[in-house]
Amino acid sequence: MTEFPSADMAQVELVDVLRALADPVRLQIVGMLADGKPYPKGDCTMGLDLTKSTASYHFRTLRESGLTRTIVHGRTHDIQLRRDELDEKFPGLIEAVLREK
Amino acid sequence: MTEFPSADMAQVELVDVLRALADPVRLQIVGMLADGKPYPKGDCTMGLDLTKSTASYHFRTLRESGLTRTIVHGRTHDIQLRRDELDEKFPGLIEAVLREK
DNA sequence: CGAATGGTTCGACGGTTGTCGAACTATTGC
DNA sequence: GCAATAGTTCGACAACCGTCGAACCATTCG
Repeated sequence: MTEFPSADMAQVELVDVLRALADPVRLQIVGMLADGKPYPKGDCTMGLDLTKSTASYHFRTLRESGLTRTIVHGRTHDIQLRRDELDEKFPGLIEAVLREK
Repeated sequence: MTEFPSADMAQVELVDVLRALADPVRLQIVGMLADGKPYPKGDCTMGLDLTKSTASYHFRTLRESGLTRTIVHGRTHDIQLRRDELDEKFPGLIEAVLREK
């Protein structure tokens, strides 16, 4: 079984989180994950006109930056905003970014 | 006299602000401007190992993104974080970004 | 005026980013 | 086992980014 290791939050850098957020597609995806619950990746890209490979690239970017975690569920993957950990490390940041919607 | 027009805050996009913040040099500069007071550009890049042209590039990026305004003072330029306007448009964002220091 | 100071602009450059299609992996269900 | 489904990985590509030096512009000051 393939693994999708989450980034170690202790060494996540603000500038990298900001870079991950600084893209229209990823910002949109993060917006869909606002409530902190896990969603199938397929659902997250509905309405966004992306190829599978491009979507996969953005999911990887989000995960590696520390913004999301991936939960493998059979052949579908759920993705979840790491809300609690992010709020602890960067208080107010996610809330401020999500307010815009 | 050369002009340095500030971006129209009404049409500043969150994603562009995030992009401007998503660079170590610019994040550092913004950190120095935290109190919202104007500072000479020269002071902002002290300690950062940058050429004049690179510094100028980052200042332009910050200004065009809407993060800063430039005030020409003789042959020196003061730069100022547009704190109030940013707080109104993106509540909590700047505070969250600056907390990290 | 002429020299020094503080910045900008331009062109070039290498590295990174976002996108794609094609091939591949893994899991489900018939 | 086999086909379908959900997603990843790889290589290629164009566009963009951050950096630099050189030339330039504007202002102060002797």
